[in-house]
Amino acid sequence: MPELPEVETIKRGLEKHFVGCVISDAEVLSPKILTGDVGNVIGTTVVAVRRFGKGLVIDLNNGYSMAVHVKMTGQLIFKRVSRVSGVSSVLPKHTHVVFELRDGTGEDAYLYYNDIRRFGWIKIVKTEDVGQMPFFKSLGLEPLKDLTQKKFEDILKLHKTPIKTLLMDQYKIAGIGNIYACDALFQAGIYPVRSSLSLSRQEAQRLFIAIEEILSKSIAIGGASANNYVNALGERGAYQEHFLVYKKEGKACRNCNSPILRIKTAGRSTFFCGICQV
DNA sequence: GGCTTTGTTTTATA
DNA sequence: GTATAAAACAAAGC
Repeated sequence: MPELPEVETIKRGLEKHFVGCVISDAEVLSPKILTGDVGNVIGTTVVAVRRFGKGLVIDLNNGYSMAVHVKMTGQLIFKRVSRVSGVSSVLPKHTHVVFELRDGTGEDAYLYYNDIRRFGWIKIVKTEDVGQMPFFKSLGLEPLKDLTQKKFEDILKLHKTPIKTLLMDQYKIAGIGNIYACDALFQAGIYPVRSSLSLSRQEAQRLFIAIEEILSKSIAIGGASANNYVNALGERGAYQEHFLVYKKEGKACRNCNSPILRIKTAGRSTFFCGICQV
């Protein structure tokens, strides 16, 4: 379930360790996950890592990029290990792509793409074409960059869909998933099923601030590892220890002690306090 | 072995 | 025609 803070954490890890590496070889164990010509990455140097919503773009020095979406259970893991022959013989069960790297330190390294459910993807495309890909093309505003309180209010006014559904709509605002939608609505004291245009200016303001604060806080502590999320070095984050309502069904609300409830909105589990969120 | 998981994509409906 | 809801989809774990 990596959302914006988790993907941002992966991005920062890759910037630190993966950028500058030469990709000396690549082994694709699950062809359905990696599309495009893998030959276009071999021999190139990684020059940049960019994040758009929950998506990552790894730019190479030959005009090509790898666009990556980890969906629910994907992991990108950088590891320095002794060079071994027959890479695939020693890999964990759910590794689907292996990049062999020369990182200039004289040591050898690999970047692994692991994915238990195999919902994620890696697409090798020309850098200039990334913006035309369906996922990246119509992404909404970045909560911590482009989104301002004014723009947020404008978006809310345009739609009557439940506010939680709107927050999770990647084409309106990019990067928020179930965890941060639930927790931000709790912090703002807003009932998740409320129509977005029914929010008062004060409520919209509280929600905007809650989104900014919660996303920033989670990034600062490495994201949420409620499931199998780990960063680019395989380390867990800590935000799961700070969940306000997410996955807290039946637990006492931190404000009023009444039990946290769980309902389904747009087919997704939604956690909230029936007293504090109106 | 059916149910659950969830972000994205596609289809159906109002 | 457009906005929104619902269903489908990917695959594995329990």
